[in-house]
Amino acid sequence: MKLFTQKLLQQPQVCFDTETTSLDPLEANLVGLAFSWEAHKGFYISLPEDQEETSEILSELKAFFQHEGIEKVGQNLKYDLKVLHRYGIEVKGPCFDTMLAHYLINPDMRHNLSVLSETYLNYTPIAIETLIGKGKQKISMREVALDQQVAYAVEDADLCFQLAQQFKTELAAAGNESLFVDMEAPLLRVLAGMELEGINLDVAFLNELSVTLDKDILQLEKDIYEAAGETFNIASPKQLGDILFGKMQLVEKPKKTKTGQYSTAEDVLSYLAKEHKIIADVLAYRGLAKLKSTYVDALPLQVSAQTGRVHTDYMQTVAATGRLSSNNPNLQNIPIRTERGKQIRKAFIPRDQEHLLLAADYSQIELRIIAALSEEDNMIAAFKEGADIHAATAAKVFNVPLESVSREQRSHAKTVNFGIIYGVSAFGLSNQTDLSRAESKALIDTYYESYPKLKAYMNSQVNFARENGYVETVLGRRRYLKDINANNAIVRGAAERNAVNAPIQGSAADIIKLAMIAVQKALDDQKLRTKMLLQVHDELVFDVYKPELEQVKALVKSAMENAFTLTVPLDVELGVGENWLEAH
DNA sequence: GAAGTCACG
DNA sequence: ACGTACGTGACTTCA
Repeated sequence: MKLFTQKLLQQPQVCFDTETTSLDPLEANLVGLAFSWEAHKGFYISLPEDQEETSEILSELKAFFQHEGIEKVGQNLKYDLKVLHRYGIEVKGPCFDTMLAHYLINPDMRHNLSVLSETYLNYTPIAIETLIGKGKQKISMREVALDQQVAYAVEDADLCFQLAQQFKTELAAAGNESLFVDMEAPLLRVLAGMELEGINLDVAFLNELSVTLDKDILQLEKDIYEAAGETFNIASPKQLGDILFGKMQLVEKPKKTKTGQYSTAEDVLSYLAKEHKIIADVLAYRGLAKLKSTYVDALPLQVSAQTGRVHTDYMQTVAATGRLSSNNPNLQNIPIRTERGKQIRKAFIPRDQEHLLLAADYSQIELRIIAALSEEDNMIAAFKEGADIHAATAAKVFNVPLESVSREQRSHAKTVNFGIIYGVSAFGLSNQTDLSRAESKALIDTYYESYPKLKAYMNSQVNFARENGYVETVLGRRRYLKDINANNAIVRGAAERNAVNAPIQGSAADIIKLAMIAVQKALDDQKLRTKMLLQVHDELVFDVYKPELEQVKALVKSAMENAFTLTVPLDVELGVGENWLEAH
């Protein structure tokens, strides 16, 4: 063991891979460790079931894992870091994660090791199912014969090591080394820390909510069955459509889905809700049922038995634009828009009486980015003055003084401002507002006349994509758009909207990622007890140790606003409270 | 496992 | 004349 560690310490770069008993890092026990630092070669250390013995063996490897000078190569290193953390090992030194590297090389592809091996090494690795089976028959890696463990684990480490060499070349070719080294790789550690920390959930409060929701759901159910003249499954779109549009014939020409069913989607039903009480009831039922099943009843089941807290898993290689995603549970789509939904936010609370939740939101970051990138002076000026951007837009497009902009005008301007980022059409806008197609078209035309450089910028992005096959963010994160020159106008249109949207959404993602790294560094440097817990695209949430509140507020605001310099200032709004709703 | 729906930014 | 706003994840139904 000593000799092996000595050997490891002589390498500039080592790939390692953990074999464990669970995909959940908080539950996973180590079964073995594979290493490779030379193509086609590797080693496997089998670890005993006795956790104390395993810890002793690991302590012999600490010098390697904690060595700042040795690059650690791996596939999805966030997982391995989290597992090793539970054994008291903090992995140090640069991380080269092949999954992350490939995400930068081509974000729209998949990034699992078998796909990567097949694509880049022309080799299909042993599938894990051949060892542990799948579904009900699945066994633990611990029960797999040692020779099979070795073959599988060493192969993975070897392939990963080989892929790393290729990906370094590819990253350099695209000019994405810094994006990897200075952003995605450091972020992996930040995310691991946030996930291990988890957030406190008021389960008793959610259980009370569940009871009151249930009462209201049952009442709505009763009313719906009465109006329908029969009982049926309201949650079945098929049955619901047959009742509303087949049996009751509430409209003459019901909209259908692509499979020929009656559509019962929200935007279809909400048109009819005023005329038919049953439809209003169905919408209310759906809303409450969604809250109950997806959040109120599901979240308490996600509280870890190990920590008593909720630990999401941030996916760093899923969203094609560079955003994170969150799952098991998804903490990036907790309700906030409706009154009933807001109640759920109250269940996210500080870790104890000595802490408060702090929420820090970028204000209008995507609009600021499009203003800066397009160099649209009218919009830039509005942001520099700290104006209400939607009101300022309304004043321009409706040609009225700022102070006489009506609520309705502001609301329409807001819809267009958001729509622009997505590449809205007159049809889309008229669907989102009470405006007709013609009114929508006029509004969009006036919008571009008011902000002429915006339109020029959007065209330039499409042209760039046509010529280069990709678009990029402020930090050079690429998204390839293979359909940008397609003959099919629908397919091409979608690619053109992506050409505009991806750099905007992706640049916002770049900026908050830089901010997260800066904030974490500041928290570490200043040796604070405050923890960063959540990221929701343009928002960060913290468990703040009360005595640190003023220091942390200043630090977070400054780190976020200065994460990246645009020709438009970035603005961060802070909120503090006894729960996530209050912190908004 | 696909389809439909709906929660968020 | 065409179809129609970007990016996600989770739940339920149903074949």
